[in-house]
Amino acid sequence: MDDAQHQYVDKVATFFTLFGSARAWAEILGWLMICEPAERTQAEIAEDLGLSAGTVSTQLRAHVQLGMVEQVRVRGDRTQRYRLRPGAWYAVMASELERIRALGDLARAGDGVLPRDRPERVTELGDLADFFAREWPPLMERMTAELEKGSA
Amino acid sequence: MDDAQHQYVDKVATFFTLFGSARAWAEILGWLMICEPAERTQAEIAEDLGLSAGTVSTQLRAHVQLGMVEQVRVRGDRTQRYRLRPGAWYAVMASELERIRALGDLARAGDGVLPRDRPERVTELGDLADFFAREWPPLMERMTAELEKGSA
DNA sequence: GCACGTTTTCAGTATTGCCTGAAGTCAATG
DNA sequence: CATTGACTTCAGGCAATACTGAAAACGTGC
Repeated sequence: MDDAQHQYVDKVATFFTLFGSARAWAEILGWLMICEPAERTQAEIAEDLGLSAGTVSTQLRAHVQLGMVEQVRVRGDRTQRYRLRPGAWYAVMASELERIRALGDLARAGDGVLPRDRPERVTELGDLADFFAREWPPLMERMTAELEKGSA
Repeated sequence: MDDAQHQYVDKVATFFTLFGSARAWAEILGWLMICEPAERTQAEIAEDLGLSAGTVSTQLRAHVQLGMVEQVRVRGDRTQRYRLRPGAWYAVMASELERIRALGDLARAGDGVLPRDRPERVTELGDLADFFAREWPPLMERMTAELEKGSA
């Protein structure tokens, strides 16, 4: 890992740390975006970034569960390899629909305590969630179309 | 604050805490959604939620800076009052455009270290940000139209 | 089924960031 | 100009979380 690479990993790490991510999680993400080859073992990542094996194991699993990273098996090699999943960023955006729905549920859970004074404080959130729940699927379709075009 | 209200505040707090918000920040938000009257002083909020004056001051300021909460001056009363801003949720969504742009910048900052192996690991993020930067404004317009309709 | 490297787990440690309480600042009022 | 109350700031305590290191578990290839 040269200086420029190190700097970029740091930039990515700083960015996501601002939104509450763990430093190691973000560093792994940044590194998997630019490392060569794209496929790497846990031991390599630990060595490259100066992290312990335990940390890499834990944070890598988090990435896999989020759908950002996937495992690659190489025949004849017992070592697992990991790489940034193609379309990883798109997948994250697509999964946003679940969070939108959760927000809507949160608003509806407020029905029992709707304030007489300016009840729209609660209903507004529900309306917003409904709006996005409606708009998101077609938006994701346009996004996918864009993706196809770019990779074609 | 009755039991049902307390329960709702807790639900809101739990939700946002999952995404890394400070507990006090989230409790204040939940309470400002349902309290009556909608306008409240710092001292009242502290009393209602069992928080210290310092915490309320700090977290309330965070809400104001994010545009979720606004201050209301009452003539002849030296005490400042705070309330959830009408259209607060919409404003937050509208400001999302800035974060989209920041993501795009992060991707473009990777140009200097573009991997020869699967460079789309970096460019994909940039394309995604560009897509959303394009789609967001018209989406926000549709959202605003919806808002007018609902409040009319 | 054995042996070996890989991966996971977990107890302990370090670090981070929240919250409190008290002291300080400011503004309005008489 | 002094007094009063509201608000802010900040050092310190504390709780939550991330990270490490080592040991246990796993699973692959022989």
